[in-house]
Amino acid sequence: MADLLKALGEFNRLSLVYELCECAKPRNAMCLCDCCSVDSSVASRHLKVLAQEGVVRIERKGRERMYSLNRAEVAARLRALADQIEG
Amino acid sequence: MADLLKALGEFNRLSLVYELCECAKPRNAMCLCDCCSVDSSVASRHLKVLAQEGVVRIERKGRERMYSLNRAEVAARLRALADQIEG
DNA sequence: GACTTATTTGTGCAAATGTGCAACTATTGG
DNA sequence: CCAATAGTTGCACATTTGCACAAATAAGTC
Repeated sequence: MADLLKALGEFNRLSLVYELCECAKPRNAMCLCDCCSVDSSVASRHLKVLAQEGVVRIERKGRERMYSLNRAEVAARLRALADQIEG
Repeated sequence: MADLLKALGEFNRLSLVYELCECAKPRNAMCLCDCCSVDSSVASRHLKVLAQEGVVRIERKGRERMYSLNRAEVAARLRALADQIEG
């Protein structure tokens, strides 16, 4: 759980998540890269971290990689923590 | 929000939160220090971070400081994020 | 195959972070 | 006042982290 929170607890990574929140369809890395003003290599690494924690899902589409949010799963994990904390 | 997640996204800090989850009554720092096996100074710093993010509340009791979890507030913030992510 | 585009990876660096120890500051109790 | 206890802070150190740039990989297009 700490790893998930750490993944979400970085400003640019959370920005990527918020950006994906607004997208009904998967987005490629170049598009996502624009929302946080960092190099594409940096966005790539951030997205990799998010993928490792199951926050985003990657779908290969030719030479592009389309990212989308694992909405239900992430929401469920956050709610589980909230429930545990509320006791 | 990123700051809250960052505060929770560190192993020992999350351990402190879990420990406080189990406590019906406020606990002092020495007691909490035992749950994660670190120096008392480290626990002090972690608790300070958690307090700054509103995760825990401090109550002075003589020479001790009693910590308790802001259960409702933290749970609400996590659920708000979950709602936003689920869209 | 050569070229273009999208993305990842290697590298180096500066800043942030977690840690333990020792010294310091309360605050209580004798 | 003095000793003991609880907690904080300064310091040094090791590790991690985020970043940019350049090079490498991958895949479509001509």
